[in-house]
Amino acid sequence: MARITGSNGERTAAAIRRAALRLIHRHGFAAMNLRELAAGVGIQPGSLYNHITTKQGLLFDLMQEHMTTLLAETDAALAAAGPALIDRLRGFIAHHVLYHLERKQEVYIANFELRALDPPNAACILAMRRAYEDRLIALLEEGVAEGTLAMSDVRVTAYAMLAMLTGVCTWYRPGGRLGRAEIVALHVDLALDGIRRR
Amino acid sequence: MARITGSNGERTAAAIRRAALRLIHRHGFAAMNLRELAAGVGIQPGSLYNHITTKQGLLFDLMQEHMTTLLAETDAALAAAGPALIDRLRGFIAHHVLYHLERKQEVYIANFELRALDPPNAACILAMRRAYEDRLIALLEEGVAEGTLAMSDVRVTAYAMLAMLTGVCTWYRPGGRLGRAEIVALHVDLALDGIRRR
DNA sequence: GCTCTAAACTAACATACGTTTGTTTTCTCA
DNA sequence: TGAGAAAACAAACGTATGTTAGTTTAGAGC
Repeated sequence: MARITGSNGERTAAAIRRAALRLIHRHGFAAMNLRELAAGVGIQPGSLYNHITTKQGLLFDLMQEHMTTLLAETDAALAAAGPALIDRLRGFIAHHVLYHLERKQEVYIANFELRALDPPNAACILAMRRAYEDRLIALLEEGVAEGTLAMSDVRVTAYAMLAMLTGVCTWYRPGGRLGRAEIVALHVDLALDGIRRR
Repeated sequence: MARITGSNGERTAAAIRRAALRLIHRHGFAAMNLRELAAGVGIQPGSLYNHITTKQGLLFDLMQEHMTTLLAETDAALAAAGPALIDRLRGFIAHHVLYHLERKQEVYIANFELRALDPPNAACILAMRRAYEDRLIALLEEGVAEGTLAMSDVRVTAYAMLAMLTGVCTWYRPGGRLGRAEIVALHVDLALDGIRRR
Protein backbone atom coordinates (compact mmCIF):
# COMPACT_ATOMS: atom_id res chain seq x y z
CA MET A 1 0.00 0.00 0.00
CA ALA A 2 1.04 3.60 -0.39
CA ARG A 3 -0.98 6.78 -0.60
CA ILE A 4 -4.44 6.22 0.87
CA THR A 5 -7.69 7.03 -0.93
CA GLY A 6 -9.04 10.30 0.40
CA SER A 7 -5.81 11.31 2.11
CA ASN A 8 -5.27 15.01 2.43
CA GLY A 9 -2.19 16.88 3.57
CA GLU A 10 -3.81 19.70 5.47
CA ARG A 11 -6.21 17.43 7.25
CA THR A 12 -3.45 15.06 8.32
CA ALA A 13 -1.24 17.92 9.49
CA ALA A 14 -4.07 19.26 11.61
CA ALA A 15 -4.72 15.80 13.03
CA ILE A 16 -1.05 15.49 13.93
CA ARG A 17 -1.09 18.80 15.79
CA ARG A 18 -4.25 17.86 17.61
CA ALA A 19 -2.96 14.44 18.62
CA ALA A 20 0.41 15.89 19.60
CA LEU A 21 -1.24 18.44 21.89
CA ARG A 22 -3.19 15.68 23.57
CA LEU A 23 -0.21 13.37 24.00
CA ILE A 24 2.28 16.00 25.10
CA HIS A 25 -0.24 17.37 27.55
CA ARG A 26 -0.83 13.91 28.95
CA HIS A 27 2.67 12.45 29.03
CA GLY A 28 5.03 15.35 28.53
CA PHE A 29 7.11 15.99 25.43
CA ALA A 30 10.02 13.71 26.30
CA ALA A 31 7.70 10.85 27.21
CA MET A 32 5.63 11.17 24.06
CA ASN A 33 6.90 8.96 21.25
CA LEU A 34 6.28 9.32 17.57
CA ARG A 35 4.93 5.82 17.18
CA GLU A 36 2.10 6.57 19.59
CA LEU A 37 1.54 9.90 17.88
CA ALA A 38 1.36 8.23 14.47
CA ALA A 39 -1.04 5.62 15.81
CA GLY A 40 -3.22 8.40 17.20
CA VAL A 41 -3.41 9.95 13.75
CA GLY A 42 -3.85 6.62 12.01
CA ILE A 43 -0.69 6.64 9.91
CA GLN A 44 2.73 4.98 10.03
CA PRO A 45 5.56 6.57 12.03
CA GLY A 46 7.61 7.47 8.98
CA SER A 47 4.66 9.22 7.37
CA LEU A 48 4.78 11.88 10.04
CA TYR A 49 7.81 13.29 8.30
CA ASN A 50 5.73 14.42 5.37
CA HIS A 51 4.28 16.99 7.77
CA ILE A 52 6.87 17.73 10.44
CA THR A 53 10.57 18.48 10.29
CA THR A 54 11.57 16.77 13.53
CA LYS A 55 9.98 15.99 16.88
CA GLN A 56 11.64 19.12 18.23
CA GLY A 57 10.33 21.18 15.31
CA LEU A 58 6.81 19.96 15.99
CA LEU A 59 6.99 21.15 19.59
CA PHE A 60 8.36 24.50 18.55
CA ASP A 61 5.62 24.99 15.96
CA LEU A 62 2.93 24.19 18.49
CA MET A 63 4.35 26.63 21.01
CA GLN A 64 4.95 29.41 18.54
CA GLU A 65 1.46 29.13 17.13
CA HIS A 66 0.02 29.28 20.62
CA MET A 67 2.04 32.31 21.71
CA THR A 68 1.22 34.21 18.54
CA THR A 69 -2.48 33.60 19.05
CA LEU A 70 -2.31 34.52 22.71
CA LEU A 71 -0.59 37.83 22.02
CA ALA A 72 -2.95 38.74 19.22
CA GLU A 73 -6.09 37.90 21.17
CA THR A 74 -4.83 39.73 24.23
CA ASP A 75 -4.24 42.90 22.27
CA ALA A 76 -7.69 42.57 20.79
CA ALA A 77 -9.22 42.16 24.26
CA LEU A 78 -7.35 45.20 25.55
CA ALA A 79 -8.48 47.28 22.59
CA ALA A 80 -12.08 46.19 23.13
CA ALA A 81 -12.05 47.15 26.82
CA GLY A 82 -13.07 50.58 28.10
CA PRO A 83 -10.41 53.31 28.29
CA ALA A 84 -10.17 53.34 32.10
CA LEU A 85 -7.15 51.50 33.50
CA ILE A 86 -9.28 49.33 35.73
CA ASP A 87 -11.39 48.20 32.79
CA ARG A 88 -8.39 47.26 30.70
CA LEU A 89 -6.97 45.39 33.68
CA ARG A 90 -10.20 43.49 34.17
CA GLY A 91 -10.20 42.80 30.46
CA PHE A 92 -6.70 41.39 30.60
CA ILE A 93 -7.42 39.14 33.56
CA ALA A 94 -10.75 37.93 32.20
CA HIS A 95 -9.27 37.18 28.81
CA HIS A 96 -6.30 35.38 30.32
CA VAL A 97 -8.45 33.10 32.43
CA LEU A 98 -10.93 32.41 29.66
CA TYR A 99 -8.18 31.66 27.17
CA HIS A 100 -6.55 29.30 29.66
CA LEU A 101 -9.83 27.54 30.36
CA GLU A 102 -10.47 27.01 26.69
CA ARG A 103 -6.97 25.94 25.65
CA LYS A 104 -5.63 24.04 28.59
CA GLN A 105 -3.41 21.82 26.50
CA GLU A 106 -1.62 24.51 24.52
CA VAL A 107 -1.13 26.63 27.61
CA TYR A 108 0.14 23.78 29.72
CA ILE A 109 2.64 22.80 27.06
CA ALA A 110 3.83 26.34 26.43
CA ASN A 111 4.39 26.85 30.14
CA PHE A 112 5.99 23.59 31.13
CA GLU A 113 7.84 22.29 28.10
CA LEU A 114 10.12 25.25 27.57
CA ARG A 115 13.03 23.22 28.88
CA ALA A 116 12.43 20.65 26.17
CA LEU A 117 13.20 23.21 23.47
CA ASP A 118 16.62 23.63 21.91
CA PRO A 119 18.25 26.84 23.15
CA PRO A 120 17.52 28.94 20.04
CA ASN A 121 13.90 27.82 19.98
CA ALA A 122 13.57 28.42 23.70
CA ALA A 123 14.94 31.93 23.31
CA CYS A 124 12.31 32.69 20.70
CA ILE A 125 9.41 31.45 22.80
CA LEU A 126 10.81 33.12 25.90
CA ALA A 127 10.88 36.46 24.10
CA MET A 128 7.21 36.08 23.23
CA ARG A 129 6.41 35.17 26.80
CA ARG A 130 8.21 38.26 28.01
CA ALA A 131 6.22 40.35 25.59
CA TYR A 132 3.07 38.93 27.12
CA GLU A 133 4.22 39.60 30.67
CA ASP A 134 5.06 43.13 29.64
CA ARG A 135 1.44 43.74 28.73
CA LEU A 136 0.44 43.11 32.33
CA ILE A 137 3.43 44.94 33.81
CA ALA A 138 2.55 48.03 31.77
CA LEU A 139 -1.00 47.96 33.11
CA LEU A 140 0.19 47.59 36.70
CA GLU A 141 2.68 50.44 36.34
CA GLU A 142 0.00 52.66 34.91
CA GLY A 143 -2.29 51.84 37.83
CA VAL A 144 0.41 52.55 40.38
CA ALA A 145 1.26 55.83 38.67
CA GLU A 146 -2.33 57.05 38.69
CA GLY A 147 -2.85 55.83 42.26
CA THR A 148 -5.52 53.23 41.60
CA LEU A 149 -3.27 50.27 42.40
CA ALA A 150 -0.73 49.63 45.13
CA MET A 151 1.94 46.94 45.37
CA SER A 152 5.47 46.69 46.70
CA ASP A 153 6.98 45.37 43.48
CA VAL A 154 5.36 45.46 40.08
CA ARG A 155 7.32 42.72 38.34
CA VAL A 156 7.01 40.11 41.08
CA THR A 157 3.36 40.99 41.51
CA ALA A 158 2.86 40.41 37.80
CA TYR A 159 4.55 37.01 38.07
CA ALA A 160 2.38 36.09 41.03
CA MET A 161 -0.78 37.15 39.25
CA LEU A 162 0.10 35.25 36.11
CA ALA A 163 0.90 32.14 38.12
CA MET A 164 -2.46 32.37 39.83
CA LEU A 165 -4.42 33.03 36.66
CA THR A 166 -2.62 30.28 34.78
CA GLY A 167 -3.34 27.81 37.55
CA VAL A 168 -6.80 27.12 36.20
CA CYS A 169 -5.43 24.95 33.43
CA THR A 170 -4.07 22.45 35.93
CA TRP A 171 -7.38 21.58 37.52
CA TYR A 172 -10.22 22.79 35.27
CA ARG A 173 -12.44 20.17 33.69
CA PRO A 174 -15.30 21.24 31.41
CA GLY A 175 -18.66 20.51 32.94
CA GLY A 176 -17.41 20.92 36.48
CA ARG A 177 -19.15 22.48 39.46
CA LEU A 178 -18.45 26.07 38.40
CA GLY A 179 -19.13 27.60 35.01
CA ARG A 180 -16.53 29.52 33.07
CA ALA A 181 -18.03 32.91 33.80
CA GLU A 182 -17.99 32.21 37.52
CA ILE A 183 -14.37 31.11 37.43
CA VAL A 184 -13.40 34.19 35.46
CA ALA A 185 -15.21 36.51 37.87
CA LEU A 186 -13.69 34.79 40.88
CA HIS A 187 -10.19 35.37 39.56
CA VAL A 188 -10.82 38.99 38.65
CA ASP A 189 -12.09 39.68 42.16
CA LEU A 190 -9.33 37.71 43.82
CA ALA A 191 -6.58 39.51 41.92
CA LEU A 192 -8.03 42.94 42.51
CA ASP A 193 -9.17 42.65 46.13
CA GLY A 194 -7.77 39.49 47.69
CA ILE A 195 -9.71 37.39 50.14
CA ARG A 196 -10.01 39.73 53.10
CA ARG A 197 -13.42 41.24 53.60
CA ARG A 198 -13.53 44.99 53.05
CA MET B 1 38.08 -2.48 40.21
CA ALA B 2 35.15 -2.97 42.53
CA ARG B 3 34.23 -1.38 45.80
CA ILE B 4 35.99 1.95 46.19
CA THR B 5 38.09 2.89 49.21
CA GLY B 6 36.08 5.18 51.44
CA SER B 7 32.78 4.44 49.75
CA ASN B 8 29.77 4.79 51.98
CA GLY B 9 26.21 3.73 51.35
CA GLU B 10 24.39 6.56 53.03
CA ARG B 11 26.59 9.20 51.50
CA THR B 12 26.13 7.76 48.01
CA ALA B 13 22.38 7.47 48.47
CA ALA B 14 22.20 11.11 49.51
CA ALA B 15 24.34 12.13 46.55
CA ILE B 16 22.02 10.23 44.23
CA ARG B 17 18.97 12.00 45.62
CA ARG B 18 20.66 15.37 45.34
CA ALA B 19 21.82 14.78 41.77
CA ALA B 20 18.44 13.36 40.81
CA LEU B 21 16.66 16.45 42.12
CA ARG B 22 18.95 18.65 40.08
CA LEU B 23 18.61 16.63 36.89
CA ILE B 24 14.87 16.03 37.09
CA HIS B 25 14.33 19.71 37.84
CA ARG B 26 16.43 20.69 34.85
CA HIS B 27 15.34 18.15 32.23
CA GLY B 28 12.21 16.54 33.56
CA PHE B 29 11.91 12.98 34.78
CA ALA B 30 11.40 11.32 31.41
CA ALA B 31 14.31 13.21 29.88
CA MET B 32 16.68 12.42 32.73
CA ASN B 33 18.67 9.25 32.10
CA LEU B 34 20.38 7.07 34.62
CA ARG B 35 23.75 7.29 32.90
CA GLU B 36 23.85 11.03 33.38
CA LEU B 37 22.65 10.60 36.94
CA ALA B 38 25.37 8.06 37.67
CA ALA B 39 27.98 10.34 36.13
CA GLY B 40 26.77 13.18 38.33
CA VAL B 41 27.28 11.00 41.38
CA GLY B 42 30.58 9.63 40.14
CA ILE B 43 29.64 5.95 39.90
CA GLN B 44 28.73 3.50 37.16
CA PRO B 45 25.10 3.21 35.98
CA GLY B 46 24.64 -0.27 37.37
CA SER B 47 25.86 0.83 40.79
CA LEU B 48 22.80 3.00 41.18
CA TYR B 49 20.84 -0.16 41.80
CA ASN B 50 22.56 -0.69 45.12
CA HIS B 51 20.58 2.33 46.30
CA ILE B 52 17.41 2.58 44.26
CA THR B 53 14.81 0.03 43.25
CA THR B 54 13.98 1.47 39.84
CA LYS B 55 13.98 4.88 38.19
CA GLN B 56 10.28 5.08 38.96
CA GLY B 57 10.90 4.15 42.59
CA LEU B 58 13.49 6.89 42.88
CA LEU B 59 11.00 9.51 41.71
CA PHE B 60 8.35 8.24 44.07
CA ASP B 61 10.75 8.32 47.03
CA LEU B 62 11.76 11.88 46.27
CA MET B 63 8.19 13.01 46.04
CA GLN B 64 7.01 11.18 49.10
CA GLU B 65 9.85 12.53 51.20
CA HIS B 66 9.06 16.04 50.04
CA MET B 67 5.35 15.82 50.73
CA THR B 68 5.91 14.34 54.18
CA THR B 69 8.26 17.16 55.09
CA LEU B 70 5.93 19.80 53.68
CA LEU B 71 2.96 18.52 55.67
CA ALA B 72 4.93 18.25 58.91
CA GLU B 73 6.50 21.69 58.61
CA THR B 74 3.18 23.26 57.70
CA ASP B 75 1.52 21.85 60.78
CA ALA B 76 4.41 23.11 62.88
CA ALA B 77 4.08 26.59 61.36
CA LEU B 78 0.34 26.63 62.04
CA ALA B 79 0.88 25.54 65.62
CA ALA B 80 3.48 28.25 66.11
CA ALA B 81 1.21 31.01 64.79
CA GLY B 82 -1.08 33.07 67.01
CA PRO B 83 -4.59 31.73 67.69
CA ALA B 84 -6.42 34.29 65.54
CA LEU B 85 -7.52 32.99 62.14
CA ILE B 86 -5.78 35.79 60.30
CA ASP B 87 -2.50 34.98 62.02
CA ARG B 88 -2.70 31.31 61.16
CA LEU B 89 -3.57 32.23 57.60
CA ARG B 90 -0.59 34.57 57.39
CA GLY B 91 1.51 31.80 58.88
CA PHE B 92 0.37 29.32 56.26
CA ILE B 93 1.04 31.67 53.36
CA ALA B 94 4.41 32.79 54.68
CA HIS B 95 5.53 29.26 55.34
CA HIS B 96 4.37 28.08 51.96
CA VAL B 97 6.26 30.80 50.10
CA LEU B 98 9.40 30.41 52.17
CA TYR B 99 9.39 26.65 51.78
CA HIS B 100 8.95 27.02 48.04
CA LEU B 101 11.76 29.54 47.82
CA GLU B 102 14.11 27.27 49.69
CA ARG B 103 13.23 24.00 47.97
CA LYS B 104 12.47 24.96 44.42
CA GLN B 105 13.61 21.67 43.00
CA GLU B 106 11.59 19.36 45.21
CA VAL B 107 8.50 21.50 44.83
CA TYR B 108 8.79 21.79 41.10
CA ILE B 109 9.15 18.05 40.75
CA ALA B 110 6.32 17.23 43.12
CA ASN B 111 4.02 19.57 41.22
CA PHE B 112 4.87 18.79 37.64
CA GLU B 113 6.00 15.17 37.55
CA LEU B 114 2.88 13.61 38.96
CA ARG B 115 2.02 12.30 35.52
CA ALA B 116 5.32 10.43 35.42
CA LEU B 117 4.28 8.29 38.38
CA ASP B 118 2.67 4.89 38.02
CA PRO B 119 -1.02 5.07 38.94
CA PRO B 120 -0.67 3.59 42.47
CA ASN B 121 2.24 5.89 43.29
CA ALA B 122 0.39 8.86 41.82
CA ALA B 123 -2.64 8.09 43.97
CA CYS B 124 -0.48 8.11 47.08
CA ILE B 125 1.13 11.46 46.31
CA LEU B 126 -2.17 12.93 45.22
CA ALA B 127 -3.70 12.01 48.57
CA MET B 128 -0.92 13.85 50.37
CA ARG B 129 -1.40 16.86 48.14
CA ARG B 130 -5.10 16.87 48.93
CA ALA B 131 -4.30 16.76 52.60
CA TYR B 132 -2.16 19.83 52.12
CA GLU B 133 -4.82 21.68 50.17
CA ASP B 134 -7.29 20.81 52.90
CA ARG B 135 -5.18 22.72 55.43
CA LEU B 136 -5.75 25.90 53.45
CA ILE B 137 -9.36 25.15 52.65
CA ALA B 138 -10.08 24.69 56.35
CA LEU B 139 -8.56 28.07 57.14
CA LEU B 140 -10.57 29.78 54.40
CA GLU B 141 -13.81 28.18 55.55
CA GLU B 142 -13.14 29.28 59.10
CA GLY B 143 -12.50 32.83 57.92
CA VAL B 144 -15.67 32.92 55.87
CA ALA B 145 -17.67 31.53 58.79
CA GLU B 146 -16.42 34.15 61.20
CA GLY B 147 -16.82 36.90 58.61
CA THR B 148 -13.19 37.94 58.27
CA LEU B 149 -12.86 36.59 54.75
CA ALA B 150 -15.09 36.73 51.70
CA MET B 151 -14.94 34.73 48.48
CA SER B 152 -17.40 33.24 46.03
CA ASP B 153 -15.98 29.72 46.18
CA VAL B 154 -13.59 28.39 48.79
CA ARG B 155 -12.11 25.45 46.90
CA VAL B 156 -11.35 27.30 43.68
CA THR B 157 -9.99 30.23 45.68
CA ALA B 158 -7.68 27.83 47.48
CA TYR B 159 -6.47 26.43 44.17
CA ALA B 160 -5.86 29.92 42.83
CA MET B 161 -3.95 30.95 45.96
CA LEU B 162 -1.80 27.84 45.90
CA ALA B 163 -1.02 28.35 42.23
CA MET B 164 0.04 31.90 42.94
CA LEU B 165 2.12 31.05 45.98
CA THR B 166 3.76 28.13 44.25
CA GLY B 167 4.67 30.29 41.29
CA VAL B 168 7.76 31.61 43.03
CA CYS B 169 9.63 28.40 42.38
CA THR B 170 9.45 28.95 38.62
CA TRP B 171 11.29 32.26 38.57
CA TYR B 172 13.10 32.74 41.91
CA ARG B 173 16.90 32.80 41.85
CA PRO B 174 18.83 33.24 45.12
CA GLY B 175 20.63 36.55 45.22
CA GLY B 176 18.06 38.30 43.03
CA ARG B 177 16.71 41.81 43.31
CA LEU B 178 14.31 41.02 46.16
CA GLY B 179 15.16 39.26 49.41
CA ARG B 180 13.16 36.32 50.68
CA ALA B 181 11.40 38.29 53.38
CA GLU B 182 10.22 40.86 50.84
CA ILE B 183 8.91 38.17 48.53
CA VAL B 184 7.09 36.49 51.38
CA ALA B 185 5.51 39.77 52.53
CA LEU B 186 4.49 40.66 49.00
CA HIS B 187 2.62 37.39 48.60
CA VAL B 188 0.92 37.63 51.97
CA ASP B 189 -0.35 41.11 51.12
CA LEU B 190 -1.34 40.16 47.61
CA ALA B 191 -3.33 37.14 48.72
CA LEU B 192 -5.10 39.00 51.49
CA ASP B 193 -5.81 42.34 49.84
CA GLY B 194 -5.15 42.09 46.09
CA ILE B 195 -3.65 44.92 44.09
CA ARG B 196 -6.37 47.56 44.32
CA ARG B 197 -5.63 50.44 46.61
CA ARG B 198 -7.86 50.60 49.67
C1' DG C 1 -4.87 11.09 -20.50
C1' DC C 2 -0.17 12.03 -18.95
C1' DT C 3 2.97 13.82 -15.77
C1' DC C 4 4.42 15.60 -11.54
C1' DT C 5 3.85 16.05 -6.86
C1' DA C 6 1.76 14.79 -2.48
C1' DA C 7 1.22 11.55 0.87
C1' DA C 8 1.18 7.36 2.32
C1' DC C 9 3.53 2.59 3.00
C1' DT C 10 7.28 -0.91 4.52
C1' DA C 11 11.62 -1.72 6.35
C1' DA C 12 15.44 -0.75 8.57
C1' DC C 13 19.36 1.77 10.95
C1' DA C 14 21.80 3.58 14.73
C1' DT C 15 21.63 4.82 19.06
C1' DA C 16 20.11 5.47 23.76
C1' DC C 17 18.08 3.66 27.64
C1' DG C 18 16.65 1.00 31.92
C1' DT C 19 18.06 -2.88 33.96
C1' DT C 20 20.48 -7.40 35.04
C1' DT C 21 24.35 -10.35 35.84
C1' DG C 22 28.54 -11.81 37.63
C1' DT C 23 32.59 -10.36 39.85
C1' DT C 24 35.67 -7.89 42.91
C1' DT C 25 37.07 -5.25 46.68
C1' DT C 26 36.26 -2.88 51.04
C1' DC C 27 34.14 -2.52 55.44
C1' DT C 28 32.08 -4.33 59.78
C1' DC C 29 31.75 -6.97 63.68
C1' DA C 30 31.52 -11.28 66.27
C1' DT D 1 41.24 -12.30 62.21
C1' DG D 2 38.11 -14.27 59.27
C1' DA D 3 33.35 -14.49 57.32
C1' DG D 4 29.47 -12.13 55.56
C1' DA D 5 27.47 -7.95 53.95
C1' DA D 6 27.94 -3.66 51.42
C1' DA D 7 29.11 -1.21 47.50
C1' DA D 8 31.37 -0.67 43.71
C1' DC D 9 32.90 -2.33 38.76
C1' DA D 10 32.58 -4.11 33.83
C1' DA D 11 29.85 -5.84 30.39
C1' DA D 12 25.99 -6.89 28.26
C1' DC D 13 20.83 -7.66 27.09
C1' DG D 14 16.57 -6.43 25.20
C1' DT D 15 13.84 -3.00 23.82
C1' DA D 16 12.21 1.54 22.46
C1' DT D 17 13.04 5.53 19.86
C1' DG D 18 13.88 9.24 16.34
C1' DT D 19 14.81 9.23 11.84
C1' DT D 20 15.93 7.85 6.97
C1' DA D 21 15.49 5.38 2.53
C1' DG D 22 13.18 3.51 -1.04
C1' DT D 23 8.78 2.44 -2.98
C1' DT D 24 3.95 2.90 -4.27
C1' DT D 25 -0.37 4.93 -5.18
C1' DA D 26 -3.81 8.90 -5.35
C1' DG D 27 -4.80 13.52 -6.71
C1' DA D 28 -4.03 17.98 -9.46
C1' DG D 29 -2.90 20.69 -13.56
C1' DC D 30 -1.72 21.08 -18.41
